[in-house]
Amino acid sequence: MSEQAPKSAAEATPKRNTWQKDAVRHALSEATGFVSAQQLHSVLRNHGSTIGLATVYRTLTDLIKSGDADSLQSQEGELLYRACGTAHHHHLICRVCGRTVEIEADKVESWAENVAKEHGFSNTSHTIDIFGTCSACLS
Amino acid sequence: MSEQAPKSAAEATPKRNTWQKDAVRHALSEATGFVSAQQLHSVLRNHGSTIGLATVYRTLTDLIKSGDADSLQSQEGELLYRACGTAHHHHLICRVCGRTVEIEADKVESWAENVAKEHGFSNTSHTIDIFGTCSACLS
DNA sequence: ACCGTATTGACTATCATTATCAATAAGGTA
DNA sequence: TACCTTATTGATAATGATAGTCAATACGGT
Repeated sequence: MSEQAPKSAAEATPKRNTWQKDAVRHALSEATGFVSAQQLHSVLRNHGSTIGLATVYRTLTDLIKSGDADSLQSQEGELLYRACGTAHHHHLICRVCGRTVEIEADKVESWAENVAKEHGFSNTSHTIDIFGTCSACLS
Repeated sequence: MSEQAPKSAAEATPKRNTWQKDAVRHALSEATGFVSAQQLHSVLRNHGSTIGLATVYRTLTDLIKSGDADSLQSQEGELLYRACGTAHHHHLICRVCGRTVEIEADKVESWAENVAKEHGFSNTSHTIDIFGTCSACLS
């Protein structure tokens, strides 16, 4: 509630590099589509890592904050993560096999922005995800 | 694991009417915007009802299944419910005060459908929600 | 009024995620 | 290189939302 250290710019957390963070980053980038924190943890353990579950969660949260990862909630309420470039995009997800297709949706992007503006909302963000059954899983 | 009663058509649950179900339905329709199951339960209790939490969850789940209510997940992962007419629509939600505006989005509706089709997905559904800060909460 | 059973409610179980805290190690310094 | 400060880790407990259990209750047809 008071002015303390005049932290220069957005520099407040003197991060350290650890093999754990690299491991999570790497495992996430290897994964295809979205993975849950628990899945990532299992995978890492199966590969011989001794990383802790809490650390996986922590690292994932950091990656989201830094914009290096993307997350969405599965319909069962589980949080799913995905390594992510810088571009903002959405996903088309197969309900059966989990296959994910990235969608670029400039139109919808601006539509969302406009709708919000029309109603006097600012500082907007949105959630757009499409679920369906992919052709391979249809049979 | 075996064939038992050959339940005729989709008629398997001979619902009964109880004051509890009415209470939930009513409380839900009174609520403005989205409410969580726990909130509804509190409200009902505060109004003197002795309804159980489990019953609130059960009724809400039934309302969703029967299409009489709508649900979405808050960004904290909590499920929020809302009494809902038949029309499919989306929401613009104020991050600060929770005010909700219904959006009709035919364009986006069909866009989602098309994108899915283009990628060979069928039986699609989607999640589209816009979050922002409403004008009243801006100051 | 009576009876069969769907429904209730208190409680427990589950499951994902977060908080706790002592032990460890990253990385700057003498 | 040895040392020291403290960010980070990991095992585990805590939390919080939701689902399951089961005996007691009450709906609704007779």
